[in-house]
Amino acid sequence: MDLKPIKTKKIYEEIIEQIRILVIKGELKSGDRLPSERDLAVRFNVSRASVREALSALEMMGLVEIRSGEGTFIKEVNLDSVVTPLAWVLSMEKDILIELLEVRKMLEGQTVALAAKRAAPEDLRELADALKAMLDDMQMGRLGEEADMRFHYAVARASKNKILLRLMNAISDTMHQSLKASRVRLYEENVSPERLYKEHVFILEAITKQNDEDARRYMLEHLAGVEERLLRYYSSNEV
Amino acid sequence: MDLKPIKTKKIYEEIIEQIRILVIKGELKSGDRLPSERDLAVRFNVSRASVREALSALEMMGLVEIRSGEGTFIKEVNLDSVVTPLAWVLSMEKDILIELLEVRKMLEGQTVALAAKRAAPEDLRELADALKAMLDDMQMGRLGEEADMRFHYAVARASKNKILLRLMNAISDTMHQSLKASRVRLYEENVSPERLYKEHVFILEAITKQNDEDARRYMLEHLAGVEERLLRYYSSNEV
DNA sequence: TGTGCATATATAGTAGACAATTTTGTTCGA
DNA sequence: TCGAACAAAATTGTCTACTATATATGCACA
Repeated sequence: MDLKPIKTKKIYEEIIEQIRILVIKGELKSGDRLPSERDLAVRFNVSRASVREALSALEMMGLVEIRSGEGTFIKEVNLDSVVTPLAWVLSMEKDILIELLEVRKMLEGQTVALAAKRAAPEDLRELADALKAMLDDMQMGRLGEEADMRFHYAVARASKNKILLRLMNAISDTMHQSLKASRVRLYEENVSPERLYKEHVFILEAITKQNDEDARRYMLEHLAGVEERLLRYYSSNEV
Repeated sequence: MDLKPIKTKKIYEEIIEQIRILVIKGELKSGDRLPSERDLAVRFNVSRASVREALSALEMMGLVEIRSGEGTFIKEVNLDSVVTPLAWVLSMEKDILIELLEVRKMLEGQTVALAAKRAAPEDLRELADALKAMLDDMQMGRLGEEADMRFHYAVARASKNKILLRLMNAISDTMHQSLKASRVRLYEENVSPERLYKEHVFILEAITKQNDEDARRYMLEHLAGVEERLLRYYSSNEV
């Protein structure tokens, strides 16, 4: 026999489902304000506590924003709502850095190839801006970590694939968090900022020329360098 | 001036953070039972309603399981806890099928190559089992959709990369949901089950021979077929 | 014209009660 | 001794009613 366990649905789960359906059906768009907690409680014929349980869950999932004294608003279903929980959960696991980088190589190598074929002028501009920021950082003696992330983010956006953009963000966000948690400093030691900068320049040039094969190759070379440093760090520190 | 907006942290968020830290520090392992809601309320010096808001959010995120009359238990941080919210959010968007398939091609093509290099005997067995189920379905005149998913899942697992496994699941889960929502029936029409079956056989053979290049090629050919059907469906139905 | 205050409305959080559910203990009969 | 039935305890599920705090807005007043 194939008997499934019976689970009585909790009220807050049903409220969540109903609100979700309203969003899917388009009756609630991002930015819209939900009725007040008391209103909802009356309309659903439940207590305000149940409504609040549903709303706080929805808020943690990034679907609504609760502004005290104002109301509850539908958030734009954007990157963060998916990225945050992923990074959040993954950060609880150890030894995922290597796996993370493997996935990043797989994804980003092909993403940059797509970007080379699809990048619009404004994408190229954003990439150039990020590169400029990287150069500035370099000359100021800063690490340029942020500009680095900005560049890779711009690449993902140039690919014109929203899901790719999300996944890339999830990956790099998680890597970032994970590196921070394990106190690995990939940027500080043994890295020549000039080399890093040059690698990015090559990538941008390839994208500008719409040469997807070159773009892919340079990106993989760049990530291989990151991997090398990561492995060296691990072996030297016996994590 | 660069003044950041002040946001007061809500009580339930702080409770969540504390529980999360306990999990990270290993003081709470999966399967462990949390103190009762009343206990937690006393220990945190907050009301039970606030504790419940935190717990219901944690439950929706898949981090704990609340069993009424029993207590709250730490769930194993597994695939679903990450996959579900992703699929959940993505399912609210339209016209993501094409993008989804593009990402799937990127990921799964390389995943199967990894699988070819890393598959353990039990992975091969699982793949063969899935294939067998597909054959059975075929001969019974069934669609074999489930066996299909099982095969692709097994491929991801054979890659030995947990994150990849997660992402693959998120993607195929979302595709599945999305197909269902738009009532696209990829399987019913214009598909020769025999051809589908053969494509999978080729993939498994390549994996068994540890030929990653062939595995990748066959997988991409298979997915190209899926894409073709999807595009044909779109053009014929003017979705 | 605005500045400041009162007020209405919203969320944030608390306290306490009772119902529903599950586990556990206990009694009693064969 | 075993087992079924019942009782008790513990826990989550839900509700009501209250206070505190935050925000927007309209109005009086200079």
